[in-house]
Amino acid sequence: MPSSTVENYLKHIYLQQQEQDDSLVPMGSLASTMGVAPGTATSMVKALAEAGLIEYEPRNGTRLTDNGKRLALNVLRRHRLVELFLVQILGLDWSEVHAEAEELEHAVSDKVLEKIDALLGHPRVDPHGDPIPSSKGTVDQSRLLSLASCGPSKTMRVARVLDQNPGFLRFIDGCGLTPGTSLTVESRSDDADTIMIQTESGTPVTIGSAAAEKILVETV
Amino acid sequence: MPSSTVENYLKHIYLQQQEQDDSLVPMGSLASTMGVAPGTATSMVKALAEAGLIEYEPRNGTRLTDNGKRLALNVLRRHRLVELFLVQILGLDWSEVHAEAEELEHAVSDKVLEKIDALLGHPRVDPHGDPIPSSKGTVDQSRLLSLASCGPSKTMRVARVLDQNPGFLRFIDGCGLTPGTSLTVESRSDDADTIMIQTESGTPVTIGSAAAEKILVETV
DNA sequence: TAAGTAACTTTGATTAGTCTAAATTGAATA
DNA sequence: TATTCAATTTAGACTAATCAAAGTTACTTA
Repeated sequence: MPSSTVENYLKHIYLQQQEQDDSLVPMGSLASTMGVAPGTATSMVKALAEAGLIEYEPRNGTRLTDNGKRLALNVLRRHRLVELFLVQILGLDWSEVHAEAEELEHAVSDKVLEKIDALLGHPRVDPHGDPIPSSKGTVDQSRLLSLASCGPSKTMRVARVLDQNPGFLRFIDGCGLTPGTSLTVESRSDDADTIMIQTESGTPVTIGSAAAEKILVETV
Repeated sequence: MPSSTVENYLKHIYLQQQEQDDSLVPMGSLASTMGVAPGTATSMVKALAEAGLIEYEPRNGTRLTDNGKRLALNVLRRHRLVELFLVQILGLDWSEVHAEAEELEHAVSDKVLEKIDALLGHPRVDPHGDPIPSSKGTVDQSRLLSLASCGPSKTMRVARVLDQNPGFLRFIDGCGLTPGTSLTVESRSDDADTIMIQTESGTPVTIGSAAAEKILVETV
């Protein structure tokens, strides 16, 4: 049974690999997302490579092996099912559940997880729109656009929010931009670096491009 | 934040203290319920005493301080609420939930726990009839009798089962002796060391005194 | 009361995960 | 090309939790 620490390293390597188009994850960025000193990451990565969970190219970085990926996806499945469970069954706010799931993901057994999965009706995505890997280790890879890259006048639906920061999530909630909501890009101002949106409820909202970058939409 | 290990030591010291009428818990029996070598228990107990969570009398044993007891009851509250939650909300069998809760009790936050408590309607006992400590750290101390000490012909209700062993719990379930069920002691045979019971459903059941010892009942 | 023994403590070692600080490397710059 | 510097690795140390095995204690039990 891998320790929580091992599970966390694998999960973070997976997530960074995804962001970086499957290239090697640099040691420095792994150390910083793990919140450890660089040397700690190096020694942990050596141990994980020893265990066959990752490949390690000294001074270049690391990537998951198939075994490591399987484990990482399993952790992510637990994390995301727990998040949705906390929102839907226990009624926690979506801004809180990421932090709670960071602990719980290491404590839920397969048996409990499958009960949760069934209770939720075998959901495809968590409350942030992140896809829930299957128990076989496959993930839906839907093609979503960033709101920052959307031309005006098209009607879109919010599908995923990439930032789990509670403050940002509460902001998104406040604007009525939670996943599932329809919206129309009204206009953009490259000089002001802003995008003006009309939400479902009719409220106009203006957000900066950095925020828009973190909101993924799909065409309706 | 105390580690899972610390929480487990405190919990076990509390439980043994209860069984032993608040006397000092011997190091040997602590080591054996914790499943560690005797020396391990000694050094851990020294550290916990250092931290003001227990009192330690070398060669005599240990007992909780008020601080330690507060923490132990908090762990037990988490454990028992989680157990009931697993049975009532997720539909796990009562024979499985003790083991599951051993992990989850260290991962649920206060926030999640209070949601669970509310969802369950602020229950007083877990699926085995063990009382759930309040968030203030108080426990119902109901006066229950062991089935082994019951005279014949009285109608009683099963209130609590003291053994968490999955096999025993499945046996109890199979006999229809789960907490809440009414029963009547038909007769006893001291020579055969058995007690004959009539359950609610009318089925007669014969159990040995060691098993009866672990079933607590209340008068109806 | 002296011996034997069971319970307990001490000692020294191990493992996982971490840190700080020094050494190394390699790529960009002057 | 030689230098600089940021990223990385190495080295050495620390903490929590554990073990095995040797050393103490103190309670029977003769």
